[in-house]
Amino acid sequence: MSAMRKKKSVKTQKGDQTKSLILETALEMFHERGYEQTTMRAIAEKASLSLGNAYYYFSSKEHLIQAFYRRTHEQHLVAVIPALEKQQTLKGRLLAVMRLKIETIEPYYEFAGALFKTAANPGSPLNPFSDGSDPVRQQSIELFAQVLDGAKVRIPKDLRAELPYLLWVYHMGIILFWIHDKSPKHRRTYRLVDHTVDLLDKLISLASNPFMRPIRKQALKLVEELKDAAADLETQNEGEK
Amino acid sequence: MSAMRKKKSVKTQKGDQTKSLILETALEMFHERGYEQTTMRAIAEKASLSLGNAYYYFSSKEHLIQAFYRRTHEQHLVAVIPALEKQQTLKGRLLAVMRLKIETIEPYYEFAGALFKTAANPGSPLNPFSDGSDPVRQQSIELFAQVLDGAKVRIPKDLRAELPYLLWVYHMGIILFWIHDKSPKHRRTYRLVDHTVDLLDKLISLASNPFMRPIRKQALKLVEELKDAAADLETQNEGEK
DNA sequence: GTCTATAACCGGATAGAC
DNA sequence: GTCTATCCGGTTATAGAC
Repeated sequence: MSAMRKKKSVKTQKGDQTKSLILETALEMFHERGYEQTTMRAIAEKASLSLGNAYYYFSSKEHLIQAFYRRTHEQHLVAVIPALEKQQTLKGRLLAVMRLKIETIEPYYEFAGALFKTAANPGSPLNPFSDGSDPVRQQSIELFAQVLDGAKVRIPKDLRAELPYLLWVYHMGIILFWIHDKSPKHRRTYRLVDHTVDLLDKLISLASNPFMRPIRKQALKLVEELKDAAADLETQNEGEK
Repeated sequence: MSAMRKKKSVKTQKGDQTKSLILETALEMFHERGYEQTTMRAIAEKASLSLGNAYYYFSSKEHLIQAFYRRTHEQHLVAVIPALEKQQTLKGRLLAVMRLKIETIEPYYEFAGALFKTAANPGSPLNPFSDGSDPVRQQSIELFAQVLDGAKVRIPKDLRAELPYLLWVYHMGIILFWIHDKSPKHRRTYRLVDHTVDLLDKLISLASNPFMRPIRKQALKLVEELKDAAADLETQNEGEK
């Protein structure tokens, strides 16, 4: 059994090497020339492989994008954790997380557009909204839970439970804006983050007011409904992966 | 001069016929087999034309989609105008517009997904958010202004000015949901419409309260910012059309 | 100068041999 | 696990007909 494991491990090791070689090459080329401009043939050639071999490891060009999610999320975490220690207010913490997110993905601006094109596609297995079990997404939502945990604010339980997810959706919206943002140094995005975080902070306070309870309940019920619908999508997409 | 006009008009007439022949064939096939499954070659063949000829009239497959926007918008208008006459409340009017919208696009469900894939793409000339001058979009926003005009509600001027645009964005969101919605007869979408319209009605009342003025002002300023950003996109895309 | 057709290009994806 | 050969469909170049 030990021998078998060893043998298998050697095999996968070689596969893993090839796989990560393709991945590195692809990400590098995407970064340099953009997603559309980088052909699968060019990736294979630069990695000194055949086209068919590249497809053996990544069954479509889109699948190369999954790596982008994972990688940038990890980089974001590294930057965000120390930054959060310095911030006590919800506003300060949210601002730190959002600004660092944009800074993290900045180097990949040129091909980030491709990401959202596929992400918006209903049938795509890469749609980040439909795959609730995606570990990257779960960790990303978890990060927003931590943002709330460390902040000194009183938020009613019902709202508190949904907020991490809602903030994650908000953060996806900001990324969508950033992708479209052609202003110098993406100042517009940073301004938008400043303004929306300010507003969000006020809206969360407002929604936490006991006076708002009925309408808050109704809105949260709606959020539940939307999440349920998204979860069903996940089930449907399973066959296509 | 009269002769010249005649000559030209005869020529364009023929061109127009060919063009609409292609369009009809394409929409029909999209409807039957979906967007991806319908090849340009198949459209050309069914219309008894050469492939090159089809491209002479529609410079890309995406351009065939523009016709979809126009057509369904017109059909929606026809259905909606008499229905609005029966409704006096904002809630009733909004509900009528939204339900009829879904009913109008229902026959095209199979290929509506393709529409949003391209629409979400930043660079696409078909992006409905970036092209503020698109007449179909303007008329669509105008429709929501009429919904408000006929309703017996008091809404502060600042909010009233932005609401048609905001409702249009809301309606795009519902369409996006509908595209993903695989529930029988799209009941889920209709339920979502019911619930969101109910909530929107309450939120509009809430936001109209004098007590909410500061936060409303701030939120509306944000909306302005977003619209400005979208308008800039339009300028950038001009070269690509 | 308006229209139509044919052939080719290009790049994502697949089949099947080794 | 890797390759070669091929498919397939969107798109383009181009030649020539009306």
